[in-house]
Amino acid sequence: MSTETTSSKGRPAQRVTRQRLAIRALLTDIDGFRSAQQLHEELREAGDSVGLATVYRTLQAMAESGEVDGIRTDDGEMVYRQCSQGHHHHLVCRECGRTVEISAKLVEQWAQTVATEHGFRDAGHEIELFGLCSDC
Amino acid sequence: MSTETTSSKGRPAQRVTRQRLAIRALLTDIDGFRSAQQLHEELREAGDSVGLATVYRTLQAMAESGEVDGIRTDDGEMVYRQCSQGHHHHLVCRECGRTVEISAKLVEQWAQTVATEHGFRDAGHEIELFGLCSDC
DNA sequence: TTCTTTGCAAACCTTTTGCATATTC
DNA sequence: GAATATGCAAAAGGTTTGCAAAGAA
Repeated sequence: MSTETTSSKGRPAQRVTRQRLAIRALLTDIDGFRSAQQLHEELREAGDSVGLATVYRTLQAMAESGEVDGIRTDDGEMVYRQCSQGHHHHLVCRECGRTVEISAKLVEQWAQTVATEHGFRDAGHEIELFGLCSDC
Repeated sequence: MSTETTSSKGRPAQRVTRQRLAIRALLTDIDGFRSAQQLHEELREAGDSVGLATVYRTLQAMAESGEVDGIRTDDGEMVYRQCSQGHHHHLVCRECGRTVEISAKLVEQWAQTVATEHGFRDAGHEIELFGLCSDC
């Protein structure tokens, strides 16, 4: 047996670095979605500068591990935010960007069923709702 | 009164060119979604070459006028297809890209309801299902 | 000491734009 | 002939990658 700290998923262990802590802390503080570039900028302003490439790599890793939630905006930019955890979707205001987190058991099941009916396995889905919120 | 051919929407009239006809014809022939780059390549192979920039510009115009349907893939690329019309969603194989068109009255309603419940109006949504198809 | 992470700059890719030329109306 | 469309090449963005140096375990 070994003494190494390897995740059960076989991925290499992630090391705790100033940069990762800074990114995680920032994401915890803020509410909405942020792009890698925005985070990079906000970190710089906060005097806790992190290389842009590192921000990208970290965000990717965090998204893969499920620690953050990444979606792609209309103009093709990836934006992330810390997810409360668990699987959920968003209702986003087209105007002001306000987002409401929604759970959707109904739709989850529907997605599974549809996929299975068509012979697809290992089904996943992407669902985002848009609209104009009451303030806009 | 004037004799000009201006659309009722006030946009400048679109001229009929070989390039536009070629793109439209190609989109009519094929089934799935294609990126601007793919179309550009397929046109070139068919000996009906069209400049890449023109493909981009044309697809944009067609999408705006509602003649084609454009969605953004997971990796941020825009893909288009002639829309059969009507609203629908897709079940896409993660491996081979095979797509099945699905209708989803259930989910449509759900989306409306959820949006309304949260005070959002003018609701729309984006729903894509993924999985591994039976061949993969 | 070993293996991972960082930073920087260069590379990538898709998409957009400027401008002279060609085309449609 | 006037206005729009095309092509090309260059510019823009956002994102990724190679590599040497720094840092965690």
